[in-house]
Amino acid sequence: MEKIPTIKDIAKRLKISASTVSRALHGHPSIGLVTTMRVNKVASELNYLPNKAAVSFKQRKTFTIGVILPDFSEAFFASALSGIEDYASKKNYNVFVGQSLESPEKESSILETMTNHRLDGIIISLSKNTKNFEVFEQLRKYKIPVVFFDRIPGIEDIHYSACNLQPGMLQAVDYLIEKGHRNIGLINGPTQLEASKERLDSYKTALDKYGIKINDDLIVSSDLSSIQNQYAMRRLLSLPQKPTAVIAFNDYVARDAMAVVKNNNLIVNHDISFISFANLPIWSFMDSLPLASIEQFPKEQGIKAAEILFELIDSQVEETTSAPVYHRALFDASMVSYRVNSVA
Amino acid sequence: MEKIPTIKDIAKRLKISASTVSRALHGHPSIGLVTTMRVNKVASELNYLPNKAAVSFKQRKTFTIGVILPDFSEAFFASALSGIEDYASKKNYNVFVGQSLESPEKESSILETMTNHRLDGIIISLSKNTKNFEVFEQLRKYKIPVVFFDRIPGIEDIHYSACNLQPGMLQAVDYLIEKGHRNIGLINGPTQLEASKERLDSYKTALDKYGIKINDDLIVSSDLSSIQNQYAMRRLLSLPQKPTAVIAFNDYVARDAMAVVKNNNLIVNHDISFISFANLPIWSFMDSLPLASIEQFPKEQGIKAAEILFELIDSQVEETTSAPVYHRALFDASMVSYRVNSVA
DNA sequence: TTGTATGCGTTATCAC
DNA sequence: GTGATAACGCATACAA
Repeated sequence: MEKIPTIKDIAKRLKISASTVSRALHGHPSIGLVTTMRVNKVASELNYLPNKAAVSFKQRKTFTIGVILPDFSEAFFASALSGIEDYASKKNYNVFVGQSLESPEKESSILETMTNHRLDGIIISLSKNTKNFEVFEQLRKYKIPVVFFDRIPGIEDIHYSACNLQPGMLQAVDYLIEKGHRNIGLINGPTQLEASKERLDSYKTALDKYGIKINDDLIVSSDLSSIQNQYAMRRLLSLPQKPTAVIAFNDYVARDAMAVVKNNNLIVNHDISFISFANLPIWSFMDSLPLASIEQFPKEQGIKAAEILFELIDSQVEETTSAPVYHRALFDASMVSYRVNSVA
Repeated sequence: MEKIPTIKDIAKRLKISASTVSRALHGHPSIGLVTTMRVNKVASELNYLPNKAAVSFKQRKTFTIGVILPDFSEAFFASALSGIEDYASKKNYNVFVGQSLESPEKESSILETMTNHRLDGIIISLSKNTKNFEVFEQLRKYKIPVVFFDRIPGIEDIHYSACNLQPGMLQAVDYLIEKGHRNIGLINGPTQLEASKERLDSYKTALDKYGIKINDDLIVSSDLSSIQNQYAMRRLLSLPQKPTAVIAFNDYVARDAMAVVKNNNLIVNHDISFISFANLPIWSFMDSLPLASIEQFPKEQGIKAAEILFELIDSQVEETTSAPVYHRALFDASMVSYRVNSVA
């Protein structure tokens, strides 16, 4: 029965004190070269590994950040997580994760666990239905900085990394107008979602810019379930003034809407053109794509969130009494158009 | 400057001992009901949250598992991670993550960090080039159980959750044979990869079963880069006896190979049919798909890995001296065929 | 039913 | 240069 070695074991073997071992292991200058070398030798002989659980406890610092996302299996969040992990590991930080699966209860329970663990910081993308922000008060008390990512709350005084949809939306409308479209529909997400509000705003602003009057019938929303996505498209098709182009909340919505269009014997991107906010890794040579996507750069956005978080973590030490600065990173979404397919 | 409350603070406020508080907080039966209630009341007044860093340290148990995967942004691994996290959270465990990004060095550094943190268990999908298994010896010494996932080492005495490709491959070849194919190519991954060996084996076994002689020219491999994927396909096209069907290592390979076929003015799934091992979330209505996919069920496979890991963690307490049992979960891959597209 | 004492592994503050 | 000692927050064996 092998015992897990500690600095004490090393100390005993060398008949020196534990503190000397600790210092030697950290290359402390006050320790003699010989001692340092002997300590390191014994350490590797014993396969000594420092107990980070003990260190975290002692230092009140875990060198770990938490990442809470709705669903890791969604391409958008998966990329983000990948970017965040990569950045954190370069900073020699570890990553703790949690999936809210769109449940506010699970979300706050994860937040509490992360607080319990005294993580050094948290990046979170809110669940769709989060309304209660009490938990975040806790975090402030425990001095755990939080950076919101993509799905940000409608609150002032927060740090976030998100995407400014306006530029992409302008490009998209620009593109559609140039192709002669005037009836441009919008299939949006749930109205209470910040992302939906943004899309709607940018849609209105863009149409405004081109002097097109907003037709409320052309704006429909869905809870993002497949059924409602399809129902939303059917409502648009039932209008006396059918849209000739549709901007979809995301690729999943576009997929469902395009399916409806096909089922109605209309031709995608011919009878009705599609542009969507990109979520999926799209194969550039596929035939049934939206005409274009509005790209949001999840990985870059995630990395930016990590950058902000580490800025907060690093600056926290100084503990200035001056007014806090809120970091806000806004990417410009931009449109990427695909090869236009001639569908026979 | 608010101080973070500890059990001592609660104890002081109530003029009782810290141990009483500790026990009350855990609902220990020996503590009187009144005391317990008073303690809980003060705890919530102070917004007390137990310091898990301290608990982990004290209990030598972190209630945290580690998950190491090559790349979170790949759909296959993303699904797996999602499944694992979901399972772990239901067991009230936390999840620590690391991405090897196919670097054996980063992989073993992550493993070391996880050992330092004294995680309760680890699920790992090996990087492509991992050859050194010393780190895993460390883990044994530190009594951290390991479950290999999908990319498993060619070693005995391990626990794993993986996928048995044979059934899916048989179905695929079956399907192709029935459609009249006899020249079936295989674009495989790097030869040293276990996954490649498996695919090759199952390919040979399947052809054997149908009495088709193996033609080594029809078997090419790629390092899974886009360029080599394409190059592999070109080699197949340059054969005097071109294949009429190709089985691809995964969807990415299929994508690149199909692109080559298109560029040569051949028609996908008409001149050359494709079947691939599924990695991507495929839109069921897209036009340029492989004919069929061999499904590997990443989420279910991940959950199975988690199940095994928790079995190990739970049984570890008993610490029997009997011979260890190695848990091996093998899913049967199975073929899913898509709508056959008539490409004009 | 509750309190006291101890220790988990490490680092930091003193001494020498 | 090095050693002794305390402390981090909590849980538990032992006392009372």
